[in-house]
Amino acid sequence: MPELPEVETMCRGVASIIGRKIKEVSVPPCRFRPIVIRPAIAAIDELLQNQRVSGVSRLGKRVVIHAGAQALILQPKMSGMVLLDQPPDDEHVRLRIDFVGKPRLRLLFWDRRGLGTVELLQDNEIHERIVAGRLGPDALAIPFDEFCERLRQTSRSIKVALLDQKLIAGVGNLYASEMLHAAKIHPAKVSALISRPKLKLLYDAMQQILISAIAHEGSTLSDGTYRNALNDPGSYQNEHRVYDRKGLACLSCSTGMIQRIVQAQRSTFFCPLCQRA
DNA sequence: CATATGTCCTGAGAGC
DNA sequence: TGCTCTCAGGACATAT
Repeated sequence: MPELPEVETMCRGVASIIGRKIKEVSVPPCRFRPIVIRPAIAAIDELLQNQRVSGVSRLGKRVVIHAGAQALILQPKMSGMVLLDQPPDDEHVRLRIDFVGKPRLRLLFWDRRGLGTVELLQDNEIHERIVAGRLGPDALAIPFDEFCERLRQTSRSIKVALLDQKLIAGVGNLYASEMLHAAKIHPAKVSALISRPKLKLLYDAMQQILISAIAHEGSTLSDGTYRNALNDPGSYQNEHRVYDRKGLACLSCSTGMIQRIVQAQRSTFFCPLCQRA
């Protein structure tokens, strides 16, 4: 499940496309229902052909490939990955970008579940179409005061609030559980009622965990979904203290047993001793 | 406006 | 063993 660290790893992993000229953008034959691609692939190919990649950036949980005045926005959602060749299999390759020249270079958008999307915009449309009304400040860039201000705006639980990309961009289900455990905050606590000192612990945990997860190239879960750009697994799953550890002893207090609850149709894991209501 | 719920999709794993 | 069923969750559409 690509969240900020996984998407950041994808961006860094394909940095070698910067400076290269695009030969062709295509959709390989695929037996599954096609993913959402806007505009049609022929138009994307036409607009990007012979353009040189000027940069790759992350926008929340999206990968943005800049070329000319265009921005190709890859949204992995649940099971999408951005790779340099070497996909886990060929049948789930949803988009391919071939580059001019040598060494041979090919970027793939691979997505097993097919919920991911591809969208080509003009650079100057990004704010209006992607950011405005949808994305708050990035989790790794937001100042502490604004973090507090935004989390004080909602009566929802802190876990659910952290997943709202309009409040803070980049945090997803896995890292939300991890950072609440690190900050010793109960996931069902009403966001607006959390004290400033507690929010400081959460803010610091968020920075530390996201940065560490990037250093580990993200979390690769048992389903194998999510790998880095070379199709190697990340290693942050070995650092998880609560996620997917239901019934196991808490690694912090060693007494509590990790519980799983469901909030907004998503699993939350926490230690009832470390994270008291 | 804020919040809650349903939906998309495939494959792994559980359960019978 | 082989089948069916449930579940995984990011982001958006729709409902409350």
